[in-house]
Amino acid sequence: MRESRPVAVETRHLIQDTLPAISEGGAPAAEVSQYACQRRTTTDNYNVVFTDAFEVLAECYEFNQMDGRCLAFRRAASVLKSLPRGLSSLEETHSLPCLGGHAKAIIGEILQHGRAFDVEKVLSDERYQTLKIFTSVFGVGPKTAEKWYRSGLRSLDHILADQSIQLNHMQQNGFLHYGDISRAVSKAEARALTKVIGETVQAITPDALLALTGGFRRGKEFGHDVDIIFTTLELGMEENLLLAVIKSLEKQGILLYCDYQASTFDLTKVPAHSFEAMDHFAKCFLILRLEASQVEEGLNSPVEDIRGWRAVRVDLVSPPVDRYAFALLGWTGSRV
DNA sequence: AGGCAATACTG
DNA sequence: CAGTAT
DNA sequence: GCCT
Repeated sequence: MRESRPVAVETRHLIQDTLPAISEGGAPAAEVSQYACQRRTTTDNYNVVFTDAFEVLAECYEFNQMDGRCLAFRRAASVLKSLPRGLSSLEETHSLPCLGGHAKAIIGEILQHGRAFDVEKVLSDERYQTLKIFTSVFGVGPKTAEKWYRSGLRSLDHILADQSIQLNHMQQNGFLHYGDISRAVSKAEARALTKVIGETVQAITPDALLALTGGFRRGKEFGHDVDIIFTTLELGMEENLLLAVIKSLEKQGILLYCDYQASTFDLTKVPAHSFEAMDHFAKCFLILRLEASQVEEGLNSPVEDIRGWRAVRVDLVSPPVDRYAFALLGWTGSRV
Protein backbone atom coordinates (compact mmCIF):
# COMPACT_ATOMS: atom_id res chain seq x y z
CA MET A 1 0.00 0.00 0.00
CA ARG A 2 2.81 2.41 -0.84
CA GLU A 3 1.06 5.53 -1.98
CA SER A 4 2.21 5.31 -5.56
CA ARG A 5 1.09 1.78 -6.35
CA PRO A 6 -2.70 1.56 -6.25
CA VAL A 7 -4.65 1.94 -9.44
CA ALA A 8 -6.67 5.01 -10.32
CA VAL A 9 -10.18 5.46 -9.04
CA GLU A 10 -12.02 8.57 -10.07
CA THR A 11 -15.35 9.16 -8.45
CA ARG A 12 -17.21 10.54 -11.40
CA HIS A 13 -15.68 8.81 -14.40
CA LEU A 14 -16.27 5.16 -13.84
CA ILE A 15 -17.53 4.58 -17.37
CA GLN A 16 -15.09 3.39 -19.98
CA ASP A 17 -13.39 6.17 -21.93
CA THR A 18 -13.85 6.21 -25.66
CA LEU A 19 -10.90 7.83 -27.33
CA PRO A 20 -11.98 9.88 -30.32
CA ALA A 21 -10.25 8.87 -33.51
CA ILE A 22 -8.07 11.45 -35.18
CA SER A 23 -8.50 11.58 -38.91
CA GLU A 24 -5.23 11.89 -40.79
CA GLY A 25 -4.08 15.50 -40.77
CA GLY A 26 -7.59 16.71 -40.26
CA ALA A 27 -10.30 17.41 -37.75
CA PRO A 28 -11.11 15.18 -34.82
CA ALA A 29 -13.54 12.58 -36.12
CA ALA A 30 -17.19 12.75 -35.05
CA GLU A 31 -16.55 10.56 -32.03
CA VAL A 32 -17.20 12.87 -29.12
CA SER A 33 -20.01 11.69 -26.92
CA GLN A 34 -22.57 14.16 -25.68
CA TYR A 35 -22.15 12.53 -22.29
CA ALA A 36 -19.28 13.87 -20.26
CA CYS A 37 -18.75 10.58 -18.50
CA GLN A 38 -17.98 8.88 -21.80
CA ARG A 39 -15.55 11.49 -23.00
CA ARG A 40 -11.84 11.17 -22.93
CA THR A 41 -10.37 12.70 -19.78
CA THR A 42 -6.99 14.25 -20.34
CA THR A 43 -4.34 16.12 -18.48
CA ASP A 44 -3.78 18.53 -21.32
CA ASN A 45 -6.33 20.95 -22.65
CA TYR A 46 -5.46 21.98 -26.20
CA ASN A 47 -8.33 24.42 -26.37
CA VAL A 48 -7.75 26.65 -23.35
CA VAL A 49 -8.48 29.82 -25.31
CA PHE A 50 -11.97 28.57 -26.08
CA THR A 51 -12.73 26.77 -22.84
CA ASP A 52 -11.65 29.77 -20.77
CA ALA A 53 -14.02 31.91 -22.79
CA PHE A 54 -16.88 29.43 -22.31
CA GLU A 55 -16.23 29.23 -18.60
CA VAL A 56 -16.40 32.98 -18.27
CA LEU A 57 -19.77 32.97 -20.01
CA ALA A 58 -20.98 30.01 -17.95
CA GLU A 59 -20.00 31.81 -14.76
CA CYS A 60 -21.71 34.97 -15.93
CA TYR A 61 -24.94 33.06 -16.57
CA GLU A 62 -24.57 31.39 -13.20
CA PHE A 63 -24.32 34.79 -11.52
CA ASN A 64 -27.48 35.78 -13.37
CA GLN A 65 -29.30 32.63 -12.28
CA MET A 66 -29.63 31.37 -15.84
CA ASP A 67 -28.84 27.77 -15.00
CA GLY A 68 -29.69 26.36 -18.41
CA ARG A 69 -27.34 28.61 -20.35
CA CYS A 70 -24.69 28.21 -17.69
CA LEU A 71 -24.89 24.46 -18.08
CA ALA A 72 -24.77 24.75 -21.87
CA PHE A 73 -21.44 26.60 -21.82
CA ARG A 74 -20.03 24.29 -19.16
CA ARG A 75 -20.83 21.37 -21.45
CA ALA A 76 -19.36 23.15 -24.44
CA ALA A 77 -16.14 23.73 -22.50
CA SER A 78 -16.08 20.12 -21.39
CA VAL A 79 -16.42 18.90 -24.98
CA LEU A 80 -13.50 21.02 -26.18
CA LYS A 81 -11.36 19.89 -23.24
CA SER A 82 -11.82 16.30 -24.34
CA LEU A 83 -10.43 16.88 -27.82
CA PRO A 84 -7.05 15.39 -28.68
CA ARG A 85 -5.86 18.61 -30.29
CA GLY A 86 -6.60 22.29 -30.63
CA LEU A 87 -9.31 23.55 -32.94
CA SER A 88 -7.91 25.43 -35.90
CA SER A 89 -11.03 26.03 -37.94
CA LEU A 90 -14.75 26.43 -37.44
CA GLU A 91 -15.44 23.44 -39.68
CA GLU A 92 -13.94 21.15 -37.05
CA THR A 93 -16.81 21.98 -34.71
CA HIS A 94 -19.49 20.68 -37.07
CA SER A 95 -19.48 17.16 -35.71
CA LEU A 96 -19.14 18.13 -32.06
CA PRO A 97 -22.03 17.87 -29.60
CA CYS A 98 -23.15 20.67 -27.30
CA LEU A 99 -21.89 23.39 -29.62
CA GLY A 100 -24.69 25.47 -31.10
CA GLY A 101 -24.95 28.88 -32.67
CA HIS A 102 -23.69 30.93 -29.78
CA ALA A 103 -20.78 28.67 -28.90
CA LYS A 104 -19.67 28.44 -32.52
CA ALA A 105 -19.91 32.19 -32.92
CA ILE A 106 -17.58 32.61 -29.95
CA ILE A 107 -15.15 30.08 -31.39
CA GLY A 108 -15.23 31.82 -34.76
CA GLU A 109 -14.52 35.17 -33.17
CA ILE A 110 -11.62 33.83 -31.18
CA LEU A 111 -10.18 32.02 -34.20
CA GLN A 112 -10.33 35.24 -36.15
CA HIS A 113 -9.44 37.91 -33.59
CA GLY A 114 -8.05 36.07 -30.60
CA ARG A 115 -10.93 37.26 -28.44
CA ALA A 116 -14.69 37.44 -28.33
CA PHE A 117 -16.77 40.54 -27.73
CA ASP A 118 -19.27 38.95 -25.33
CA VAL A 119 -16.49 37.52 -23.23
CA GLU A 120 -14.56 40.78 -23.08
CA LYS A 121 -17.71 42.55 -22.02
CA VAL A 122 -18.31 40.12 -19.16
CA LEU A 123 -14.69 40.30 -18.03
CA SER A 124 -14.81 44.07 -17.77
CA ASP A 125 -18.07 44.04 -15.86
CA GLU A 126 -17.75 45.15 -12.25
CA ARG A 127 -20.53 42.93 -11.02
CA TYR A 128 -18.98 39.88 -12.63
CA GLN A 129 -15.54 40.71 -11.23
CA THR A 130 -16.89 41.20 -7.74
CA LEU A 131 -19.10 38.12 -7.69
CA LYS A 132 -16.15 36.11 -8.98
CA ILE A 133 -14.04 37.21 -6.04
CA PHE A 134 -16.82 36.59 -3.52
CA THR A 135 -17.60 33.10 -4.83
CA SER A 136 -13.92 32.22 -4.75
CA VAL A 137 -14.34 31.92 -0.99
CA PHE A 138 -15.12 28.36 0.14
CA GLY A 139 -18.74 28.36 1.32
CA VAL A 140 -19.80 31.42 -0.67
CA GLY A 141 -22.01 30.72 -3.67
CA PRO A 142 -23.85 32.93 -6.15
CA LYS A 143 -26.72 33.75 -3.80
CA THR A 144 -24.57 34.99 -0.96
CA ALA A 145 -22.24 36.80 -3.34
CA GLU A 146 -25.20 38.53 -4.94
CA LYS A 147 -26.59 39.52 -1.55
CA TRP A 148 -23.29 41.10 -0.56
CA TYR A 149 -23.00 42.86 -3.91
CA ARG A 150 -26.50 44.29 -3.60
CA SER A 151 -25.66 45.71 -0.21
CA GLY A 152 -22.81 47.62 -1.80
CA LEU A 153 -19.87 45.48 -0.73
CA ARG A 154 -17.11 45.19 -3.33
CA SER A 155 -14.12 43.40 -1.82
CA LEU A 156 -13.24 40.65 0.64
CA ASP A 157 -11.91 43.30 2.99
CA HIS A 158 -15.31 44.98 2.92
CA ILE A 159 -16.92 41.68 3.89
CA LEU A 160 -14.54 41.06 6.76
CA ALA A 161 -14.89 44.61 8.01
CA ASP A 162 -18.69 44.46 8.03
CA GLN A 163 -19.80 43.65 11.55
CA SER A 164 -23.36 42.91 10.48
CA ILE A 165 -22.35 39.94 8.34
CA GLN A 166 -22.71 36.56 10.02
CA LEU A 167 -20.47 34.01 8.32
CA ASN A 168 -21.39 30.37 8.70
CA HIS A 169 -18.84 27.75 9.73
CA MET A 170 -17.86 26.89 6.16
CA GLN A 171 -17.41 30.53 5.19
CA GLN A 172 -15.38 31.30 8.32
CA ASN A 173 -12.98 28.59 7.26
CA GLY A 174 -13.11 29.82 3.69
CA PHE A 175 -11.86 33.23 4.80
CA LEU A 176 -9.47 31.85 7.41
CA HIS A 177 -7.65 29.69 4.84
CA TYR A 178 -8.42 31.78 1.80
CA GLY A 179 -4.88 32.19 0.52
CA ASP A 180 -3.98 28.56 1.04
CA ILE A 181 -7.00 26.87 -0.46
CA SER A 182 -7.20 29.15 -3.45
CA ARG A 183 -3.57 28.34 -4.26
CA ALA A 184 -2.83 25.24 -6.32
CA VAL A 185 -1.79 22.01 -4.64
CA SER A 186 1.38 20.47 -6.09
CA LYS A 187 1.86 16.79 -6.82
CA ALA A 188 4.54 16.67 -4.11
CA GLU A 189 2.05 18.08 -1.62
CA ALA A 190 -0.57 15.55 -2.70
CA ARG A 191 1.97 12.75 -2.21
CA ALA A 192 2.85 14.08 1.23
CA LEU A 193 -0.80 14.15 2.25
CA THR A 194 -1.34 10.67 0.85
CA LYS A 195 1.49 9.53 3.09
CA VAL A 196 -0.01 11.26 6.12
CA ILE A 197 -3.40 9.69 5.49
CA GLY A 198 -1.79 6.35 4.62
CA GLU A 199 0.11 6.21 7.89
CA THR A 200 -2.97 7.28 9.81
CA VAL A 201 -5.05 4.55 8.19
CA GLN A 202 -2.30 2.02 8.66
CA ALA A 203 -2.06 2.75 12.36
CA ILE A 204 -5.76 1.97 12.74
CA THR A 205 -6.06 -0.96 10.35
CA PRO A 206 -2.93 -2.72 9.08
CA ASP A 207 -4.93 -4.47 6.34
CA ALA A 208 -6.09 -1.38 4.49
CA LEU A 209 -6.18 -0.36 0.86
CA LEU A 210 -5.58 3.23 -0.17
CA ALA A 211 -5.14 5.23 -3.35
CA LEU A 212 -4.63 8.81 -4.42
CA THR A 213 -7.33 9.55 -6.99
CA GLY A 214 -8.63 12.54 -8.89
CA GLY A 215 -6.48 14.70 -11.12
CA PHE A 216 -3.17 13.68 -9.58
CA ARG A 217 -3.90 10.06 -10.30
CA ARG A 218 -4.34 11.02 -13.93
CA GLY A 219 -0.91 12.60 -13.92
CA LYS A 220 -1.69 16.25 -13.28
CA GLU A 221 1.06 18.35 -11.73
CA PHE A 222 -1.33 20.61 -9.84
CA GLY A 223 -4.83 20.41 -8.45
CA HIS A 224 -7.16 22.36 -6.24
CA ASP A 225 -7.69 19.57 -3.74
CA VAL A 226 -6.47 16.08 -2.91
CA ASP A 227 -8.78 13.08 -3.33
CA ILE A 228 -8.00 9.89 -1.50
CA ILE A 229 -9.96 6.63 -1.35
CA PHE A 230 -9.32 3.93 1.22
CA THR A 231 -10.97 0.98 2.88
CA THR A 232 -10.38 -1.93 5.20
CA LEU A 233 -10.46 -5.61 4.26
CA GLU A 234 -12.93 -6.07 7.05
CA LEU A 235 -16.25 -5.63 5.26
CA GLY A 236 -18.61 -3.35 7.11
CA MET A 237 -15.90 -1.58 9.07
CA GLU A 238 -15.15 1.07 6.43
CA GLU A 239 -17.26 3.77 8.04
CA ASN A 240 -15.68 3.16 11.41
CA LEU A 241 -12.31 3.41 9.74
CA LEU A 242 -13.12 6.80 8.23
CA LEU A 243 -14.42 8.06 11.57
CA ALA A 244 -11.30 6.78 13.31
CA VAL A 245 -9.11 8.48 10.71
CA ILE A 246 -10.87 11.78 11.30
CA LYS A 247 -10.43 11.38 15.04
CA SER A 248 -6.76 10.66 14.57
CA LEU A 249 -6.22 13.65 12.30
CA GLU A 250 -7.83 15.79 14.96
CA LYS A 251 -5.58 14.30 17.62
CA GLN A 252 -2.56 14.96 15.41
CA GLY A 253 -3.62 18.61 15.42
CA ILE A 254 -3.86 18.86 11.64
CA LEU A 255 -7.64 18.83 11.19
CA LEU A 256 -8.64 22.40 10.41
CA TYR A 257 -12.12 21.71 9.03
CA CYS A 258 -14.29 18.63 8.65
CA ASP A 259 -17.59 17.97 6.94
CA TYR A 260 -18.44 14.32 7.40
CA GLN A 261 -21.13 12.55 5.38
CA ALA A 262 -22.24 9.15 6.55
CA SER A 263 -22.79 6.37 4.03
CA THR A 264 -26.17 6.14 2.37
CA PHE A 265 -25.17 3.06 0.46
CA ASP A 266 -27.92 0.43 0.31
CA LEU A 267 -27.43 -2.56 -2.00
CA THR A 268 -31.12 -3.49 -1.87
CA LYS A 269 -32.17 -0.10 -3.15
CA VAL A 270 -29.66 0.69 -5.90
CA PRO A 271 -28.30 -2.60 -7.26
CA ALA A 272 -28.81 -1.75 -10.94
CA HIS A 273 -27.04 1.59 -10.75
CA SER A 274 -24.12 0.41 -8.71
CA PHE A 275 -21.80 2.70 -10.74
CA GLU A 276 -23.29 5.76 -9.19
CA ALA A 277 -22.93 4.18 -5.79
CA MET A 278 -19.68 6.12 -5.28
CA ASP A 279 -21.84 9.00 -4.19
CA HIS A 280 -23.32 6.91 -1.43
CA PHE A 281 -20.17 5.86 0.39
CA ALA A 282 -19.01 7.40 3.64
CA LYS A 283 -16.89 10.42 2.86
CA CYS A 284 -15.59 13.66 4.26
CA PHE A 285 -14.47 17.02 3.01
CA LEU A 286 -11.55 18.31 5.00
CA ILE A 287 -9.11 21.13 5.30
CA LEU A 288 -5.83 19.77 6.61
CA ARG A 289 -2.68 21.41 7.86
CA LEU A 290 0.30 20.22 5.83
CA GLU A 291 3.76 20.74 7.32
CA ALA A 292 6.50 21.94 4.96
CA SER A 293 8.86 19.38 6.49
CA GLN A 294 6.68 16.57 5.13
CA VAL A 295 6.87 17.72 1.52
CA GLU A 296 10.00 16.52 -0.29
CA GLU A 297 10.07 19.40 -2.73
CA GLY A 298 8.79 21.98 -0.26
CA LEU A 299 5.42 23.69 -0.03
CA ASN A 300 3.85 25.48 -2.95
CA SER A 301 3.89 28.75 -1.03
CA PRO A 302 5.26 32.21 -1.70
CA VAL A 303 8.82 32.71 -0.39
CA GLU A 304 7.71 35.34 2.11
CA ASP A 305 5.43 32.78 3.77
CA ILE A 306 7.40 31.74 6.85
CA ARG A 307 4.72 29.70 8.62
CA GLY A 308 6.21 26.35 7.63
CA TRP A 309 2.80 24.93 6.77
CA ARG A 310 -0.20 25.45 4.53
CA ALA A 311 -3.85 24.42 4.49
CA VAL A 312 -5.08 22.00 1.81
CA ARG A 313 -8.54 20.79 0.84
CA VAL A 314 -8.69 17.02 1.12
CA ASP A 315 -11.56 14.66 0.26
CA LEU A 316 -11.64 11.17 1.73
CA VAL A 317 -13.95 8.38 0.55
CA SER A 318 -14.29 5.02 2.25
CA PRO A 319 -16.30 2.40 0.32
CA PRO A 320 -16.85 -1.19 1.41
CA VAL A 321 -13.94 -3.29 0.26
CA ASP A 322 -15.84 -5.21 -2.42
CA ARG A 323 -16.82 -1.95 -4.12
CA TYR A 324 -13.29 -0.66 -3.82
CA ALA A 325 -11.88 -3.65 -5.63
CA PHE A 326 -14.54 -3.40 -8.33
CA ALA A 327 -13.76 0.26 -8.94
CA LEU A 328 -10.04 -0.45 -9.19
CA LEU A 329 -10.53 -3.26 -11.71
CA GLY A 330 -12.88 -1.24 -13.86
CA TRP A 331 -10.51 1.66 -13.94
CA THR A 332 -7.45 -0.45 -14.71
CA GLY A 333 -9.17 -2.03 -17.68
CA SER A 334 -10.34 1.24 -19.11
CA ARG A 335 -7.14 3.22 -19.02
CA VAL A 336 -4.13 0.94 -19.43
C1' DA B 1 -41.83 23.07 -24.71
C1' DG B 2 -39.24 21.01 -21.14
C1' DG B 3 -34.94 19.29 -19.05
C1' DC B 4 -30.48 20.16 -17.75
C1' DA B 5 -26.88 15.02 -11.94
C1' DA B 6 -27.98 14.02 -7.74
C1' DT B 7 -27.84 14.54 -3.04
C1' DA B 8 -26.19 15.47 1.91
C1' DC B 9 -25.35 18.85 5.20
C1' DT B 10 -25.91 23.48 7.58
C1' DG B 11 -28.38 27.25 9.51
C1' DC C 1 -36.38 25.48 2.91
C1' DA C 2 -32.50 27.88 0.62
C1' DG C 3 -27.84 27.69 -0.26
C1' DT C 4 -23.45 25.26 -0.98
C1' DA C 5 -20.67 21.57 -1.77
C1' DT C 6 -18.93 17.32 -4.29
C1' DG D 1 -27.89 27.48 -24.89
C1' DC D 2 -28.29 23.05 -26.59
C1' DC D 3 -30.77 18.82 -27.23
C1' DT D 4 -34.82 15.79 -27.78
